[in-house]
Amino acid sequence: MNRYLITSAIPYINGIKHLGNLVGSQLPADLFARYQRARGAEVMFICATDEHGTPAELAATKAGKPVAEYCADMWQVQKDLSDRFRLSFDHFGRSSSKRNHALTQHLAGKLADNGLIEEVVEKQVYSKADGRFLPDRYIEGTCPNCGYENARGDQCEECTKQLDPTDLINPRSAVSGSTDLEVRETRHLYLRQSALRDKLNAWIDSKNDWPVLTTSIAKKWLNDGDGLRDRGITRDLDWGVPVRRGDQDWPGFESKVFYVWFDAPIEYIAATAEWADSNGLSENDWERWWRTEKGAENVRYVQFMGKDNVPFHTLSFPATIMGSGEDWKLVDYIKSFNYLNYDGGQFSTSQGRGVFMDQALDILPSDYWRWWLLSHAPENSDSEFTWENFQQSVNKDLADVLGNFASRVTKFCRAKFGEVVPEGGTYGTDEERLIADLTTRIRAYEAHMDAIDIRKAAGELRAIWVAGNEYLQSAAPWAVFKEDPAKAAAIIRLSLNLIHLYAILSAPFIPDASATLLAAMGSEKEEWPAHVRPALETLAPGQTFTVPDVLFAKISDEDRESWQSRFSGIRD
RNA sequence: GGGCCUGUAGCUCAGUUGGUUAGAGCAGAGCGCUCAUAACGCUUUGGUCGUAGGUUCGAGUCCUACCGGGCCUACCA
Repeated sequence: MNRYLITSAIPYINGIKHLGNLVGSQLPADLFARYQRARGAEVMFICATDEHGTPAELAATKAGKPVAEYCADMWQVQKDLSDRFRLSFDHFGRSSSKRNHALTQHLAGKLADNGLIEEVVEKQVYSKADGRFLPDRYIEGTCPNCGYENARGDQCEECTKQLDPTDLINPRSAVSGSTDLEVRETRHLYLRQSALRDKLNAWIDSKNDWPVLTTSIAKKWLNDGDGLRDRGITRDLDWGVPVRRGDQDWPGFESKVFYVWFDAPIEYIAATAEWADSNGLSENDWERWWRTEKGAENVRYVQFMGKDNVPFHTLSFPATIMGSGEDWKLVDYIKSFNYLNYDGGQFSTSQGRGVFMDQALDILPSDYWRWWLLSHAPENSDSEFTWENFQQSVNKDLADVLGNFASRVTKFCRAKFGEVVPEGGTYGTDEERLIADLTTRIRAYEAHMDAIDIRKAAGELRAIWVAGNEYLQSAAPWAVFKEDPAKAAAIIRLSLNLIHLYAILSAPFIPDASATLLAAMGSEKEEWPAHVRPALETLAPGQTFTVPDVLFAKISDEDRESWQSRFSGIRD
């Protein structure tokens, strides 16, 4: 049996994610997981919240809660939204879990044993008023280059010049506004990625089937300037994985934690262990997904992420895995995405611009969003959400082409034969042509899904729906019924089976609507159609069904206009 | 500044290793059907493929320059 380990980039804890985040990792990962399960593969689909780092601490402070409590609350919020979007994670973990603490410390210890950790004393800006060291971008001041007064310590957004926080004129804390800052020395651990550069380079070179977006970003980091740079993997923060060398103290680092980007990808592994724990399973049950000597050799590991996450998944995390010297599974394929823009600008969490997951579900069921987002996934370049496009696509594809097909078939049958699959009649040329057409299209659909070519897969699925309407128009059971009711029965029996077939094929994209259709057809069978002809005989004569309610109600112009104005500003 | 991606019909996008008259969906127009969520089907109008050069028997596809859009640039994650 094929085995797929699928991970979605883990969403950061500080707030509800917007649709751009969703379509950039979790949603396509879910599509692939659902598809592979439907094809009979054994799937382990993992996600989690990414809970450490300065923004999490600041968000907790702003919310007036202890950071642990804030993260626990936000984890629940994100978990609930994931469920409501039908993201079918086998486990939705937390990077703050005990498992991740232990594994992160373990891997750091192994890296140190292998000479890949270096201690570096560096200078950092400390804010006395805030009682914390501040990352470069949390220091603001006047740009020495252009005079912009709100330049950040890493870069001036006005003139785009790269800056060092000490370059700023009149620097202040972006957190409190305090100017009581000083430069202090602090000791940190660095991961010697540079020592693994050749190995990483060769590994990336061997991945010639990866998206250009993925490999070009990796290559840039490997070859830019002096090549891959070492990276600090510890921080002076309170909240995080305490720095320890395996289960031993790490002298001089007692008050420090690992950097969020060091422990976050490790959580993919730890979350799988959490999955085993929460299901009462053994170590071996999760290790067979991750330890090559325990079965993971035969696993295909696919990661999904937005392009901003690519360097960490192509370089830092593999460096951790390779450098450990242990038999951990390396990723086999990285599917990366560009950004989804919102109505002429970027979605923005910090500015509250765009549509957020909770708001989206307030106005429409998840299938509407899943379909639009996936069929417009930003695979080759940034793509754009507009309400007009959303309304048009959803109304046409879901309501008119798919929903109306189910409606016209079931209602015609009810009127002429009752709510039961009619018997009698034989297939003719229309039916043979349909079967041939569907066979070609389904095989193409599978090929696109296997290749994780999402927009093409959506296009092919839509064409499969259209084929049903074409067939119905050509076979015209409403006309045939008058002369030859048996023939009309055969046409409708086939059409009812088409609804069943569509439910199965469409489930990865629109799981709820698919479940509704399957229930209406009174069928428990969810077998993937290896062959079209037998698949269209699943519903046997005499089987009862019910006419489903309107599967997808159309979005009216009034709705669209009201949402357009409601989401034109920023969220409070 | 550097790197990468991108510019194809009104809109969203396909265009395989360069190979006849450049495709699809939506929108528009016409016709048909009347089972259906005024739904469906058929036909059809739209493009000197960002611009200018170059390579070639042949360029949307390769090369160069320029113009426009986007992203990344390592202490946000």
